[in-house]
Amino acid sequence: MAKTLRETGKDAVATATARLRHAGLRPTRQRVELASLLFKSCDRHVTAESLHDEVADAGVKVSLATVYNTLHQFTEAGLLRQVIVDASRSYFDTNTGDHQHFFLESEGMLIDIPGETIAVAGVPAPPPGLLVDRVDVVVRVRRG
Amino acid sequence: MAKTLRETGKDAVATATARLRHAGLRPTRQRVELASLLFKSCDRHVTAESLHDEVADAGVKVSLATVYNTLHQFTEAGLLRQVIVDASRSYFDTNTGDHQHFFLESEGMLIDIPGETIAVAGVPAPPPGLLVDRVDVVVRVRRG
DNA sequence: CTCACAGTTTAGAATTGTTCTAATCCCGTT
DNA sequence: AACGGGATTAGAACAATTCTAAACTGTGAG
Repeated sequence: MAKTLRETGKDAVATATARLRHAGLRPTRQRVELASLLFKSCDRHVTAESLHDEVADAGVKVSLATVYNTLHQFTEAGLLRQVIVDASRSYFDTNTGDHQHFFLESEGMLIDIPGETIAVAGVPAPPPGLLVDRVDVVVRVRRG
Repeated sequence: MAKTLRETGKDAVATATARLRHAGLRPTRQRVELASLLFKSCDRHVTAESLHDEVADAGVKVSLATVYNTLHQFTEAGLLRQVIVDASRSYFDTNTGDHQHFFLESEGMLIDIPGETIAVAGVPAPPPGLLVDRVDVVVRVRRG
């Protein structure tokens, strides 16, 4: 049986609302709903589609456009991080800290690798006029 | 003035044809044309669109569908490597050896980093049942 | 050298993921 | 309760890519 926010996560709502306010985002019904789902457990990896399905399964109607808007706003606000590993889908990661990923392409599955685990040495200075923004490591894995 | 293959690169054609045969691909006019462009100079990074434009500028008509087909066939044959750095475009790299990339998103520019330059240490064992396929490093840079 | 066929190419339609638009809605303030 | 500007929405629009079915072309057999 699907339950509304009010029935299930009173504190989740409070937390989400606070988080949104803190990020300078108006805590609308949709944003609170999505934030509650995203930040309930940690280290989640979602696509717009998957989150849209999830929120629908929770019995709440949020348009796909809003899911896209929200994912981007959350990302800009530093609440999410976009992970680019697949040419055809965008993933968003609730873990915004320094870390890397395993990626199982066949199933679209991402697994976090803590930031301290992997060390990247020898990154050369970028060409003149360019600054390093971030170093991403993707460990592509397959069944086998 | 646009020139045909026959006028410009006699040996380029021979090389491309041999390379295609060796890869088990029938050396059709289109594939030879594309291979000649791709492998004329080394370390090129193209998108389907850019390669399609380039071949058109060379005065040869190859459909966009064929460019896509060919890029994928070349990739499967190990002649190219697909580089995933941007959510909206696929890049193909003529350098199939072990190496990494700088990526300047604002201009869609990729720059190779030789394989020996960067060392990635501490990659953990993947979860049971999974094997490491490849470790990709993308150094995201920006103007500044 | 020619034929025939399997593999290729092609134009255009279709798909997919994402963004845009313009109308409606609702959060926070008054 | 009313207002105003941001937020949401359905649906159209878009861009990159893939599919489809028909036309074409290397290549090996004869």
